[in-house]
Amino acid sequence: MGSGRTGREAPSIADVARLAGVSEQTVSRVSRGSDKVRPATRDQVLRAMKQLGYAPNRAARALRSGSFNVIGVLTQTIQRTGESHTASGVLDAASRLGYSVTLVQVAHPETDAVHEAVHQLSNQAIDGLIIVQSGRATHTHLGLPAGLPVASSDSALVGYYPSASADQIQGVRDAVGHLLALGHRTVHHVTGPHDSQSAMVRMAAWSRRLEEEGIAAPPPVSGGWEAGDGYRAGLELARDPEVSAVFCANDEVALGLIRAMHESGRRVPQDVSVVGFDGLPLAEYAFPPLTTVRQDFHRAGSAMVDLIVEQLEGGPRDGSRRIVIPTELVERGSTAPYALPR
Amino acid sequence: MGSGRTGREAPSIADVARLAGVSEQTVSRVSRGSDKVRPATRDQVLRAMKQLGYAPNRAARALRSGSFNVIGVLTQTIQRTGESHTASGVLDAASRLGYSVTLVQVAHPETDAVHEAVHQLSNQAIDGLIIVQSGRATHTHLGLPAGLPVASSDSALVGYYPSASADQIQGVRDAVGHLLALGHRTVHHVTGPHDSQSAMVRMAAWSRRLEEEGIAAPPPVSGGWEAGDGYRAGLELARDPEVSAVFCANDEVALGLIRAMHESGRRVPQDVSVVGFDGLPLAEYAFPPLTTVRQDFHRAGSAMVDLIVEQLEGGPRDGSRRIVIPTELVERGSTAPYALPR
DNA sequence: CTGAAAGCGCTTACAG
DNA sequence: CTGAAAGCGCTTACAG
Repeated sequence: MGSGRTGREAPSIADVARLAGVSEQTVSRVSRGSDKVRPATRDQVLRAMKQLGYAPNRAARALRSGSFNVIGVLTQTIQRTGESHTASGVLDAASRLGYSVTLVQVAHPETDAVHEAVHQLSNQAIDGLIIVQSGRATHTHLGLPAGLPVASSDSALVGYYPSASADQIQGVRDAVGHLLALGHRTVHHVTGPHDSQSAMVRMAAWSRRLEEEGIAAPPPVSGGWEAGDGYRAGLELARDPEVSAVFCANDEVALGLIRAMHESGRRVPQDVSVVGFDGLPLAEYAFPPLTTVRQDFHRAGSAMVDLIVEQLEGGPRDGSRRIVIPTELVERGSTAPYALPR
Repeated sequence: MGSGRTGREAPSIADVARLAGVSEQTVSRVSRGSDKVRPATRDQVLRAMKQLGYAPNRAARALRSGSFNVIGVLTQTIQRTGESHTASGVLDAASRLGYSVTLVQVAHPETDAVHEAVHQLSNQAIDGLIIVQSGRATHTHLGLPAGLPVASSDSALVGYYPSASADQIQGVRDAVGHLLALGHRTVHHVTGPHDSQSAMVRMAAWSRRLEEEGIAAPPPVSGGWEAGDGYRAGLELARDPEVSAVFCANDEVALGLIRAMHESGRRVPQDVSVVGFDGLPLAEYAFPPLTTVRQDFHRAGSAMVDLIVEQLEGGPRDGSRRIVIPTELVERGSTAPYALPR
């Protein structure tokens, strides 16, 4: 597989040592930026490095030291907003700390596929693993090597590994509470996919919040994560004149639902109020601008890097270590006070 | 930086050799899946590997063989649709071919930042580099090591390295042609950012297409890549009753512009037809559904992996090697025949 | 088809 | 503060 790079031979630590007139040992010390090296010696070495264009061979370093300075990231599809924004946070934080990031995408992470991907990743090639989304793969499917630092933002894995994720329950409570405060008698819900733990958490929080108010939750409408799912659900809900407020599993669904409402002649927000979840940048420019619960994916990503580093330094490795990131209700034009059906 | 992984010692090739009763050499052969090994011997080795949970140490392999089986990917922000979809294509193709992917994000890739990122990446840590977006960094800023296989999808780099990217010019021609065919007397344009080569290509193709028809291009409106840019441009264009058709630099801009039109009391598509570019999934569920030019980012990503492999096998390394990916005009509800201003 | 020897470029103890 | 020696786990010629 590939014949390697042709062209100039990379200078080695020996070349630098020779040019600087010191031992390889000393070059190594300077290269790691550590320890006590006499300033004059250090300058000499630095100059030699620069002149030769020296850069340490990462393979050799990893082989010897046992640490790669690489963090692995497991996603389901980087194409999805939440995952790409989270990955972006991982990337930024990792690079700030001098880690490289190896990204893996496993579209259908049921069993074997994830297992193999993780196995491949963890072959002494990463110092820690961040699981952004593990799909249907559970804790046991993953079969992670013992001793590998792990951090996760997938709801299904919270409790098994250190985690950093949005306070979804509070977010949902805010969304439903907002609609109730506007005078709506009840709030309908379009769910995410049934095999998503996160979708289930949102659904449960929605019905619980209604029950606290003494309202029996209406039957939820099955959706998904995509606009098309929201559109189909919207066509269905538009037929029921009693529907005045809908909380959607995410923004894409909300946007699809709004279009279905428009097409069905139900005005948003005059006839139907709609709230999304996630806080997509585009949602602000929807028509009408979407009221939603913003979650800070980027921050979750960088927090997971911190969790990995924490473990590398001897910190806790179990699921009790949780970073919960607050969500924010963003009130925009898609919600309005309840008005009697026309 | 990190004390390495604690816990079980990973089995080495020597452990497998001992258990299987063969030489390390033979284990290596089986592990690489290559060469001639007697089936019985292979089975024995495979069984020992499985029993021990052996996986080759990638650092050692890389150090010895000089090839990492890693492809580096340079992006500006993985949060953006085009970049994340392209990265997804890279990831899928790379994993199919047994390569890992190291992703780097350089938000402001003017000069030093990219240079350093690339330098860090290319320290014998990657077998090839894929440049999805290099921002304002030019060919010379990058300072890539000679001999490193490179592939790019950034318009600013096409011609310098082997490239895979959408046929933007044809896409723009189709978009403008579509509006003209609907009877519009002219087509206005909201541009992307001025420092984007790709935005400039789209603008040039738009004005050229109009000129072919003997129409003098109206002054373009400065935009960006985001919905907010389109919104501001839309507010401006809505004031001019002569504006009946707008081609936007991308879908986000088009969506923002449509909202501005709605708010200004100009109906889309009855009063103003709008066309976007890219083919975001969400655009299909906009109100009205957005007519756009779809480009296949995922395919560009996987094509770039092919270009890297091609170079690793001795293929061409210069900018004359180009893979041009066709675009597709998707006609939806945001465009309609020209009607005289009300 | 299989094996014994050398070495990839570093870092890790261990001296001084 | 600096250096000489050993070895991380593989693969690459070279034999047989």
